[in-house]
Amino acid sequence: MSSFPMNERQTVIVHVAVPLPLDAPFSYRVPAPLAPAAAVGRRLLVPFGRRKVTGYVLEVVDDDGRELRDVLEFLDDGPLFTPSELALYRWASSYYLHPLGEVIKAALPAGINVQSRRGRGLEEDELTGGRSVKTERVYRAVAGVPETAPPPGKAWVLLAHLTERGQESAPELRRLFGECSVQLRRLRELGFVEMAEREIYRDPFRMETVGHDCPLVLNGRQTAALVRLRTALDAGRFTPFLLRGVTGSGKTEVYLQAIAHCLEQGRSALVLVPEIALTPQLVSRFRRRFRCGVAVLHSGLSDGERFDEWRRIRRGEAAIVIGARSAIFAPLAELGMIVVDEEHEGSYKQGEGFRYNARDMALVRGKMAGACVVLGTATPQVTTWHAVAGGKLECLDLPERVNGLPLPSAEIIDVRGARGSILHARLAAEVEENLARGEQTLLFLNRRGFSTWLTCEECGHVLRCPNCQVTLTYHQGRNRHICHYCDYAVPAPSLCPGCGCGRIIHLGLGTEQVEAYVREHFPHARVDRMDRDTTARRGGHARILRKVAERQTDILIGTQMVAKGHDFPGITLVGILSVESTLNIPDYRSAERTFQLVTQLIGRAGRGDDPGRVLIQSLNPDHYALAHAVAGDMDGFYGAELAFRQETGYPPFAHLAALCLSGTAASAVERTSELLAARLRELRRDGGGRVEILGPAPAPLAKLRGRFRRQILLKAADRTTLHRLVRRVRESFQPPAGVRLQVDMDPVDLM
DNA sequence: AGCCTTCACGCC
DNA sequence: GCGTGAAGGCTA
Repeated sequence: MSSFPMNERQTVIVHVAVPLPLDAPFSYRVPAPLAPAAAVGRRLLVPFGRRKVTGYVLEVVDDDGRELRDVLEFLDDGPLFTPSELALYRWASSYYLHPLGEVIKAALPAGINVQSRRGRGLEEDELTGGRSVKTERVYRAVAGVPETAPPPGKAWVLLAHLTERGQESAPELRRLFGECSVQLRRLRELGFVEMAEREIYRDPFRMETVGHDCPLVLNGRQTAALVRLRTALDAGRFTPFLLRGVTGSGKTEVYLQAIAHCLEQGRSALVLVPEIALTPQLVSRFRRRFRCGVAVLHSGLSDGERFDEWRRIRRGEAAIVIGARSAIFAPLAELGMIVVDEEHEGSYKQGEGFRYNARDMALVRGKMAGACVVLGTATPQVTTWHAVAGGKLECLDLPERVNGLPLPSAEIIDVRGARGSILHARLAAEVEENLARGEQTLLFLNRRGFSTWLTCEECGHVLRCPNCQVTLTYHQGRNRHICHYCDYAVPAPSLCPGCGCGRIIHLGLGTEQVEAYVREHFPHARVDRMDRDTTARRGGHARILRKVAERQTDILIGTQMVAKGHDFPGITLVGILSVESTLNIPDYRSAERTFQLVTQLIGRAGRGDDPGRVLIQSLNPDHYALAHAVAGDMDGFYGAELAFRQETGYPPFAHLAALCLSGTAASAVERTSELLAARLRELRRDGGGRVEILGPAPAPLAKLRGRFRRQILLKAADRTTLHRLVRRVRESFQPPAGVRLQVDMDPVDLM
């Protein structure tokens, strides 16, 4: 820290993080005229080799006369982050082993960063041309009558409107009168109207919020949870909770009332949701409940909208932020409470670039801010449950549904030996019966499209993505074969592309095919489908949900999407068509995921006083994840799963890290992974200790989105050892040009 | 020779 | 990440 306030003539030195894959900060001299602007959190422009790059001030220190290059310019009006936010960035950078500059860049709203422009001779405007304040044009009628008469026609209508209203914005005029810039320009030239620029916020939620939502009366368990949260908030210390509540147990109301208490204390609140695009109801409920500003941050916003929401938060105009994972960096001051809703969701993890987990960071940020952190879910992660058992988290239970209904009955249908039928006779009969009673059915399959792959019965040719090497999924609606990783698509062939014969067959069931099957077998039913293909357009979710709510849909077919967050109040029968597609994903958490999915789907059933039924078609009817989910036996499942994890050495009994290599040249990635593995073994030998090195596997390289990838998985009993090894390898191993090394700490996705 | 691609290096 | 400059290879 330097001495403030400083003499204006004095120069200072700033330590700067640049958003590049470099670990060390760089120092620059701030020339005297710029010195007053030097402060932690400021964005600036510095010379970097032959380039100019943006950087972030980490520290301001006294000039010690070292030979340094000069800062070129400070950007923005003031700092973009506070020292306490910097502390969070530093923690993330060191924990996730990712360069600080890139962490800061990821934490700040997209669009404010101006990346380097090549070479010399660049214009000043170019550099400051990043996303900034948005303005709109406002037209105003000029008082007093100019000498000429106003032009007739559209211009006259515009002038009359402006005279009546006093002033109007350009977009509004365009909305009312159509394209009218020519006329406006003419009116300005003639002196009838004048124009001004006005600073505006882009409003990401156009939906008007009507009415006011009042706190609901809580049941006994909700009250107990709320009382506990209030006590913790009053204590003003970091306190982490698991709020475990079955679907429909009223978790949201507990959040709302706890947050109300937090706001009364003058503190702010952050609510993380797995995918905000899917939860507009939640946002509107918050907006109706709280009159203070509610800001929204998620990837669906344009850069400009996001920047505006970020500025509102920074200026203290919004005390509540609802957002997806990146909102963990929302610039809220005086943070009192962080809610992580559906904490078990995998989407809290960022899987590319700066690989962080917002659910984990919520605990860290909460600790730094002295806030309460509430992890809410019906089906906690196994690791979360283990933390509860170890006394690290306090568990608040909401075991009852608000409506008092018992949970639906669930049953497994053994489909072994009944290959080929999409709906087992048993399930088909139940659907028929449910239709006859005028009740609604949900059929779940975790795979969109018509069929997963196309093959030739003559030559065995299979259609694959040239970028990703995965099979192309056939989409009947578009009559194309599409890659689900990179969206590569080819028109559906009628003859085998390998041998030209006509004997091509579709294998692997998808929701489109289920829909076709259901329409054929239940011709009188009103059928709808909800997956990424039918909800791609804006408002797609709402349309399907409304039809279900208004009982215009008898049978809804859906993917993952239907299990997450949405309420389907009328569904009395749920059919899970092939639980194997989740159970057999090559990931050590597949059993956990299956248990969570089935439990969540069971929670979706029931209407009025009918608790509903759930039928699960399975080839593994005795699997423990299914058995415990069907029995509603949480403790049984967690017990079994923890035993399995302990036996196999997976979290929470071991820590994992993956070193991910990627590049466009297969041979370079291959060679680098061998070198990296050798270096790892070397490091482990001299003092690394008990870290298990898995890989590189002698398998073909995985190829995704045109990049070849390989990862080396590391397992260790304690995190410190693992961290030390990864840190050392990253310091001493420079991947060759064209290959990128990224670290993925702890919650690892196996490929 | 001239020109192009490949690769190790360093950036305050 | 990206610009640099040295090294090797191909055409004339």
